[in-house]
Amino acid sequence: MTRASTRKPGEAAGDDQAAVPRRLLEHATKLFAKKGFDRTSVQEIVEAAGVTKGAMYHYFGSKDDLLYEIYARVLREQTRQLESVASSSAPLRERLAAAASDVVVSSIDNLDDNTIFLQSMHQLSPDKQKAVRAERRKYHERFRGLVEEGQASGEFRTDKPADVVVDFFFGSVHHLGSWYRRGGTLSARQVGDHYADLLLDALRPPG
Amino acid sequence: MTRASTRKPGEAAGDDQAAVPRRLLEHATKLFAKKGFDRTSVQEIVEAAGVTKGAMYHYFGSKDDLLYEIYARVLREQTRQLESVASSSAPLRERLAAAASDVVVSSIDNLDDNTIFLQSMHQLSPDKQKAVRAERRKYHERFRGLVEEGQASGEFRTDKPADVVVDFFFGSVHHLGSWYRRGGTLSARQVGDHYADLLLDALRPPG
DNA sequence: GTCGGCATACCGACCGGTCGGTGTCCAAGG
DNA sequence: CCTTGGACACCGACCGGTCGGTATGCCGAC
Repeated sequence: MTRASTRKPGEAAGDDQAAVPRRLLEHATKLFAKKGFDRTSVQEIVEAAGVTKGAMYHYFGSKDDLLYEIYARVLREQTRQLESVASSSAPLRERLAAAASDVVVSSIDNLDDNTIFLQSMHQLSPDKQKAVRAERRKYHERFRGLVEEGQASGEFRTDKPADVVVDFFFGSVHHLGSWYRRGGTLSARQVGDHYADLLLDALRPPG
Repeated sequence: MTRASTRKPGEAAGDDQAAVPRRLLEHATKLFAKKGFDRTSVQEIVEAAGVTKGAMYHYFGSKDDLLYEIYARVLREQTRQLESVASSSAPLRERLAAAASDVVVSSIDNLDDNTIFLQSMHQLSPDKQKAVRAERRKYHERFRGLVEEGQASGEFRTDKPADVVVDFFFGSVHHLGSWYRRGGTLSARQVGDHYADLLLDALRPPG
């Protein structure tokens, strides 16, 4: 009985004592990414997290909720990051390059969330799906703003619609999970810089 | 409730005489794209196709088989198309641009297959998944060959690994389904040409 | 008469979600 | 100090329903 009774759900040192909701989200993320949302039963998730179904339904309203929370967390973090980079005082090209490279790095750091986003988004309930899409859209619009800024100033080509360029780029980003492997020759940052270079160079005014 | 005639069950007008396997694949494709593989029951598929489960399991070994056939058909077609464009006698830049634009157009023409590919690939049985991946890989390698050809001749920049560029581009292509809408302002060919331009310009040697 | 081409009825497995119960902690009352 | 009560965190057996797959029967063609 040396178990110190950390009553409050706060972060303790041991991973065993991590808050139950956190553990659930963590293992759910891994399982969803590996097997897909529908193929992962609630039973599997709670077993992986070392709790029971009762615990899970105590903290989450449904299996959908679990998925939604995973999305919401990632979106919040990426939006925060973009906002901080985009509104700095650096020159535009640097801001865009940083934003592009950063989103690649963060996508690689959380490849699981990325995979889930791709494969399981449409399995959310329609209203939650709508909420996610709205948030995602805001993110894209912020990014597009940078491109448009460069088009207005003459730094970037104007013969390609900004939204096409943005969708072009984020398609690549979302698909990192289907080819990037951690043991490979390229670090996350290297890939990020490559991608940023490709984007910036594709935006050069035609010569 | 005995069906008097061996004929159609009400509607299914037009291609009523289309072969049963074809009808099954056709409707399965639509349903898989709309609701996802796991969320689509065999019952729904056979009802949409106007047949019964007995018929389906007469022609296909499993639900997985249906999905696999859909993949195989698309892959065969895309590979054939790429091969024909890539091996023509046109200048390299034109061949790459045509290949890039064509794959965009064909992806848009068959947005359903594209969506399925993205969302349901990992739900195939491991061996079938392996077969699909191998075929896909051959396709990418052929495309990469074009990029490497241009790098060797000095037409393209050499500071970006060819496989990174190829993954960059196909990420964008695979994600067309998540934003392209048919009623929009851009035709499939216009998007294809935009994408091809972006790729070619990103490949220009720096300077 | 038997064989391909289906239809129909049905099975066993499994899954998301529920619900009555249990242990623990804390605050208040005695 | 001890008791009490009840809020909170969690347990786990259970249920209604669905799904992929199968067993078997029917029917027209050869």
